Amino acid sequence: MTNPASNPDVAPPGPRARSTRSKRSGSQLTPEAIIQASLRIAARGSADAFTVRRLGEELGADPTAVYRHFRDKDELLLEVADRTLGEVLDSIQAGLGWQDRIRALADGSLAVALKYPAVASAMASRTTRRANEFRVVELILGAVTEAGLRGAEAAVYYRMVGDSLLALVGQRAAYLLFSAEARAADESAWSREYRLVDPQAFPQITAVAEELAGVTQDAVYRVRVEALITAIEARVAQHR
Amino acid sequence: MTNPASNPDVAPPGPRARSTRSKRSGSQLTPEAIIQASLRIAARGSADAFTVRRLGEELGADPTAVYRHFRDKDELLLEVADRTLGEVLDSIQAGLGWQDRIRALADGSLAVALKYPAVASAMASRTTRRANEFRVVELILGAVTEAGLRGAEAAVYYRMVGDSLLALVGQRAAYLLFSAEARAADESAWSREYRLVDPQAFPQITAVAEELAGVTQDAVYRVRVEALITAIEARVAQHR
DNA sequence: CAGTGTTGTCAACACTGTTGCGCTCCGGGG
DNA sequence: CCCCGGAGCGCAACAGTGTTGACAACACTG
Repeated sequence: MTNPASNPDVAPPGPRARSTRSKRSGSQLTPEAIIQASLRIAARGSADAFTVRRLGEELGADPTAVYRHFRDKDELLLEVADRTLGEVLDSIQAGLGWQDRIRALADGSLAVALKYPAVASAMASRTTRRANEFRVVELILGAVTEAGLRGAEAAVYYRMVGDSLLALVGQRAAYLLFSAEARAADESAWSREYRLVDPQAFPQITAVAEELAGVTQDAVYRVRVEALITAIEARVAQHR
Repeated sequence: MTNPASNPDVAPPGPRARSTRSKRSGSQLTPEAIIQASLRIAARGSADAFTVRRLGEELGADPTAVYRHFRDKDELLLEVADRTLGEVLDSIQAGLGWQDRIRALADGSLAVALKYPAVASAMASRTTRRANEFRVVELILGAVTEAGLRGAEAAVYYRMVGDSLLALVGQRAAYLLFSAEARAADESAWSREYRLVDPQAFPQITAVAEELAGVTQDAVYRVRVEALITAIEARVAQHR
């Protein structure tokens, strides 16, 4: 009744001659394969990259088959995010002082977040509660402890660093996911509209309109990371 | 395209354009009414509160009627977000030092974000490019200038404060939108799973497991806000 | 060999934002 | 005065999203 063959064959995995036959021998779909496919499509960078149906395409299987291995998309997302956390941890070399460990964590997180923007954006307000997250917690706690904080204070400052880094890289990832025109509108805000503002009502903006246009995301990123370190140092110094 | 009424005129709610009356006699749908309805349903707090269809319900009209007044949902969202920014600004009293102005901005932003979580969560990585946002920029720029930063440095530190506050408040709002079970799983991570971790592999976590469970969101919030102020102070001190 | 549980497929459901068609009704030009 | 052009709105529908239940084919176990 409703149009049959509603799929104009965007990318069907070939005629069904193979479909019934390909079920052979155990399961060709494993949690690991699904996670790897998720990472691949998340690395493509487009905003709508990480959908269940696209995941099915990437796997060459029916999209709903994923639900045989993960309760829902959120559980898969957490697992995938934990893998990306692993990538971050692997990029951090040993033997660094606590400040450089935090810097390395931030740099690695940013790099991975820009590599898998769909994942990083979705995780900006989440915790994975999985293996690699514990390693990150251990890393940050070690840093603040080495800096000189103890007990409850170490716990609070760990959260400050962790939450701030998550938010920071999440923002950058979300920005990357914006459509081209949305990003252009954003750029124009900084580079054009601030120069056209009423000097009477907005003297501060007028005074630095030129410099506002010249601010780069990297400069903001660096200042935000250093702010975390400075906050720890200031708290430690206050103890003496 | 660009609405001429969007120029940064400090327009009180009194619409001088009586010409809107000439459209129709009966009680009609006006942009203002739509924005107010959006604020009402956003204040209900549930995650799926702010949908076009619910907005139609709230207005007692067909959902698609909204599209006669706003190009799409995103444009409406930006307008609504600008209203909430207005609420934040109105909550800041005059005559404060620059540190307290930033604290007041943070406190006001948090309060409003928790009042309209759906809006704050959606705006965590956005800019409105509307009237009230310019006022916020002016406020932060005034603070960092009063602190002693000039030119490009003032611009970068404004972005640091603005982006950080947006992210901070957005995280809190997003947490509020989580389902009850998702939040419970999150709580249990901090309060239970950290005590069950392997002491050999995670000595730092084991050492402060108890304190990790006791960290409150408010404590983290305060530390994060103070970190912004400390970062500015440290940069200023470095200048001498 | 029969039975049982796993795993992929398919159709369908409940949502979301959004668009095109048609109706109604007001305001202004003749 | 009338007509008519257009704006505001309702309705149906479309292309998406995540997710579920029924069914079929396979592997493994008794």
